[in-house]
Amino acid sequence: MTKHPKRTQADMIREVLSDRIVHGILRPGEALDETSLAAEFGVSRTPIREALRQLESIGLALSRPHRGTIVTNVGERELHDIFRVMGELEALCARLSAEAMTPGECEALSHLHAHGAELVLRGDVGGYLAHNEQFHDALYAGSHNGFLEETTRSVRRRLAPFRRMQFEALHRIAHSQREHGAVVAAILDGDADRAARAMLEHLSIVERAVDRISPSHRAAGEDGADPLLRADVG
Amino acid sequence: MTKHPKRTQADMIREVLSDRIVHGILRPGEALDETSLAAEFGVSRTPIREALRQLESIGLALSRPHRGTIVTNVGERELHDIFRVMGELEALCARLSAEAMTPGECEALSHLHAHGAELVLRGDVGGYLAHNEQFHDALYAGSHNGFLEETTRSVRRRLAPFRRMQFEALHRIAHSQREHGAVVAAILDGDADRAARAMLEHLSIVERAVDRISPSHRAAGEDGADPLLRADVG
DNA sequence: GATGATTTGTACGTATGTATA
DNA sequence: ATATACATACGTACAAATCAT
Repeated sequence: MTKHPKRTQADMIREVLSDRIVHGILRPGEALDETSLAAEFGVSRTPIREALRQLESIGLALSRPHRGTIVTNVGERELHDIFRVMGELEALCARLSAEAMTPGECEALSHLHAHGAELVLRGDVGGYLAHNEQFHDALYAGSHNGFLEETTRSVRRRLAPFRRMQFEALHRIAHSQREHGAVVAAILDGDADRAARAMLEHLSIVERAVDRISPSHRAAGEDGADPLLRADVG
Repeated sequence: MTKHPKRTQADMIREVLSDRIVHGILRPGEALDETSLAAEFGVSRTPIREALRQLESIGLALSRPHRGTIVTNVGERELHDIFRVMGELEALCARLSAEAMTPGECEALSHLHAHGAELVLRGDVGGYLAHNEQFHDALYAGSHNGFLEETTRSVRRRLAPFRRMQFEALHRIAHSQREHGAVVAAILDGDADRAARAMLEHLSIVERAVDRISPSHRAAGEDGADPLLRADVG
């Protein structure tokens, strides 16, 4: 039997809505109407409300009293602010990874990085996007700091709706892989400062390279690029 | 007319419960029973549930499906993890403050710091505790990064239930003031690296100096030190 | 600026899942 | 292990606030 990790309806609904937001199916600024959602999911408004509160807690939604809930919409200024903080958090992950990774984790990281190289050679952009997530997740875990891991992942997810793959992605992933290489090398050397610097550098390049999705209050009907392809190479 | 900033009952109840947790009236591990709270506040369980979800979103409470909600209780290990992240966030605040503070803010910071010196001379421990909060808040704001400000304040609040004023507080505040001085000097010099290092140093000293409140599943009846005096000098 | 439509906030009752005897 | 008790999760109904006209 399929035993779901999340058991309450609110949890499952939150998961669905979270994915929709992260993948751009629900766009920033878009309204999250309790009644409509209740109808769509075939439940009462109660679990919907719970889910919306949870989304708010992740930073993916914003609700004001008696005014409803909308998908979080941030301007250029705050977007830059968030990038700055995420850079620092990821840099700290890299630093701690350099200090604390076990030999086993180091080897796993090497293999992971090598796999990324293959994907670049094959020009498998989609595969590299998935690999990229794995790579960063490996560093979060490698920090051996559960709170840092959780916090960094949360900020990354919060940033997702506002980043998307740039056009010349094939070109970009080669750069990304090279930057990852600098981080990996520093970690394997146990050079914490260099690892942190390399990661900060990587992230700041990512910020410049990423296409910002302009804040939009338009309805979901708008299509634009295929939402399933929206992602970034960071 | 007293126009409250938060309007819904859930918001007000969250505020009350949040204060109780931060001030140690509700201890880590303690159960937050919906029915009892509903009776105490004279409302139905619905707004209570909303408030508990909001507390969970701040990280002050933890609820598991069908098992109820308790005040967040973290072990030594995770406490250290959170301290590490907070140190880095505050250091970033100091760094950005050194880069971005306006002349007006610099002057205000100087005055604030001078005020702290007076409090130390007078031996006003309680006053210094309040001053300390103001000092750190000033640096959060001085970073001119709204997301960083919000994030750092959130982590600090989350840490509050597990820190308390040490016995030799009078001795400690003198040290704290001196450490603040190093940060202020670096900021006024516009030396971002030095400001960040000084703040990181300050925070790591704070972590060592602070009395950890041992995780407790005991009921609230336990008194211990006066909850209203629980605070830390950081 | 007042009124009506719509949406959120709250109360209360029922069902379901967890823990204890 | 089964059953009982109890707290939470969900559904429904109503009240209150916002916005649109």
